[in-house]
Amino acid sequence: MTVPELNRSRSTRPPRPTMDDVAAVAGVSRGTVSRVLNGGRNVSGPALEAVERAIRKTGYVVNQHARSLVTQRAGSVAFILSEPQDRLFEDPNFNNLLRGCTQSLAGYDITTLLTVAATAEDRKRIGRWLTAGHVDGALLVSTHQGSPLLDELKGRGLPFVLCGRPIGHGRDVSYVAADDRDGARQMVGYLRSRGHRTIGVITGPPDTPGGVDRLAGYHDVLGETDPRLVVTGDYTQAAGEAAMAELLRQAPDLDAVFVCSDLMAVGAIAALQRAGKRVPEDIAVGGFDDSRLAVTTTPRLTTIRQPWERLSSEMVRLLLALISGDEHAAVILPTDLVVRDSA
Amino acid sequence: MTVPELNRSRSTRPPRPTMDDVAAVAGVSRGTVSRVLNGGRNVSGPALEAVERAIRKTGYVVNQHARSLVTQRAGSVAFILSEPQDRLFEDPNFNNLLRGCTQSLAGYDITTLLTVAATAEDRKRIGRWLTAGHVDGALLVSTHQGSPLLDELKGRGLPFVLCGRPIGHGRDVSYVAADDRDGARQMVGYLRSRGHRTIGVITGPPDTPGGVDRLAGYHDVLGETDPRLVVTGDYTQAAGEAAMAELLRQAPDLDAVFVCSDLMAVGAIAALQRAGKRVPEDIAVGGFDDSRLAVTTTPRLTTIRQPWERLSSEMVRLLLALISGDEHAAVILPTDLVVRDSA
DNA sequence: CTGAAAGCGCTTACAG
DNA sequence: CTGAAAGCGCTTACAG
Repeated sequence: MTVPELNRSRSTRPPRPTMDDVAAVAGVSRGTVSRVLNGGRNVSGPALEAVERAIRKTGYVVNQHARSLVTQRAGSVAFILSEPQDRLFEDPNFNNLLRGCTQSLAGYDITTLLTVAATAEDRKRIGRWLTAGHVDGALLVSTHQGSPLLDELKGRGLPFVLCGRPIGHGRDVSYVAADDRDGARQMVGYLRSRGHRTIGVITGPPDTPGGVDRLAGYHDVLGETDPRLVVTGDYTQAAGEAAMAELLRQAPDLDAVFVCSDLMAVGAIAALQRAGKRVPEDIAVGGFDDSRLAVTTTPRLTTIRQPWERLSSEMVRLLLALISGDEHAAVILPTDLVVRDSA
Repeated sequence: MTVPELNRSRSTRPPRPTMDDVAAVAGVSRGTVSRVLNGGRNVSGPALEAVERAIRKTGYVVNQHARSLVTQRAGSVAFILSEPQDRLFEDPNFNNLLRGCTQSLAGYDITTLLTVAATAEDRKRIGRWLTAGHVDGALLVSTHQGSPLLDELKGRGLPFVLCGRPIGHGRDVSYVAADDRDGARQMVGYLRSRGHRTIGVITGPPDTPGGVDRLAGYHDVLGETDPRLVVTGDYTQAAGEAAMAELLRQAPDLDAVFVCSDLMAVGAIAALQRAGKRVPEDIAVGGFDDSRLAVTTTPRLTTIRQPWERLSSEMVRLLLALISGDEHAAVILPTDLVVRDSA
């Protein structure tokens, strides 16, 4: 493939003003302009005013490349979604995290760069891009353990923080996660306390922390159960629908089901309605996430709240700590049961 | 607010190898290393091999800041979504565009940086960030005309291309758009050709090109119509549902409706089903977009296909042309009628 | 084909 | 408080 040159030779745009231009207009040295730009310490009142006026007059904006070359900092952080791109749009949890992280980082005047690493080729390009100094660190969001990007990031020595417990990685990886197992215990315990006796579960994939830990919480409460009560989905709405249909076939006497994500619960409710079952009268449904979907279903979802805001702010806090040289750390945040109408 | 320092003083990460390190290992000068990195022109076979070996041995990766400082190019482009963040996730069209643009740019070895400008504060931060040289240009996607970012970008002199005809802007703005008006004509003409006589329309907001032009196409075919046949929505599913309910109230003898986006059509179908109307037997429904939603509804949507791939690639082509100094341009692409089951 | 050198636009000790 | 100077890590004419 021929790659056209991206040259600016024919460009008629005027050259950007530099610090020297500002200094000349203000009648001071470049050093003084720089001091004004970086907080105004050790600058006299008149000088400061002259520089600010000159900046406005010239329309000066700092050249980030020059600055970063000196400071060795980029001033931005990557938010990497290591999933097929559609997931970004289907799963409202990603939205919550992105919003929270962006806001939190903005508080430190750091720009968040969202990157979707869907294919192997994407990952290669992004890996190069990350290492070239564009960002100071990365927030990595992915549901599956096998994210090859994780190993790449490790190899490249760029500080990063995961969302969710990384399966198969040790203490050399920083992460923030909700207490999946305890959340599952709360939900299943609640279902049982409401008198339900035959409680099924629709789990996430076994290579995800949510898939493993929420199922473990289910068994913590119920002990061993009939294997026909357990069906695996992949966190999509379609999977929830299919899994529910299968559960109904395998275990017709079901009176409650714990669905390990709200999105799958939406699908499960659709399957139940199609089968002529009333929720919660015939079958109670419990979700997980407390995403915005939870209040748009009919009936509204009883679910487990993940502390999205705190997950985001802890991810950012941890990342900034890593960047300034701290050791790796893991943060587990508690979850809450939110009772609505579906159970 | 106190902003903690983002320093690396305590960091124990080893310093990255530079070109001088590579040169020393390879036994050549820095210039030769640079030549190898930039295409290998004018480098002897042995030198090239030695440098490549040294790069592998040292794990060298170029410092993009240093490179950009010299070349005055960033090697990345911003994809800016100027909408409340939720829209990014609800509207599959954004997904299509993002995917297309990312792929197209990857072909030029340019990284796409996705940025969501939801609030006024976001726009300020992003404006600064854009101008600081992080990107060579921007692709701006937004439904509403009033995007303040557009004026900011113009003021800052950064090359950018819009998706959709910019209302209220002249020839000083480059954009790529589908032929909304003709698409609407095709759909309404089709509905009429199928024997429908009372055809309603659910439009987009009047400050969007889709809102204006698709309604114009409707009138092109039908001439003046009863104002009760026209209801405005805001492109969300909820709006489609509400608008359909209103249409049914205002015009009970309706036998077809042209809904100006697939997402709104999904809502409209839900409203029709709730009202006990069969689609298409009682009321035919035509959409617009041919997004992935069109094949997930029951019945599947008859709709107008927007050429997402071409829209994306043309946006990229135009942007690269602008960056290399070309004049502004507008590209209008044709749309197609896709007949499925809803009409 | 290759190296020495200038220069991209900043920040930051260092003197004063 | 301020300026002159070194240096961040590259690219690219310019000689040879």
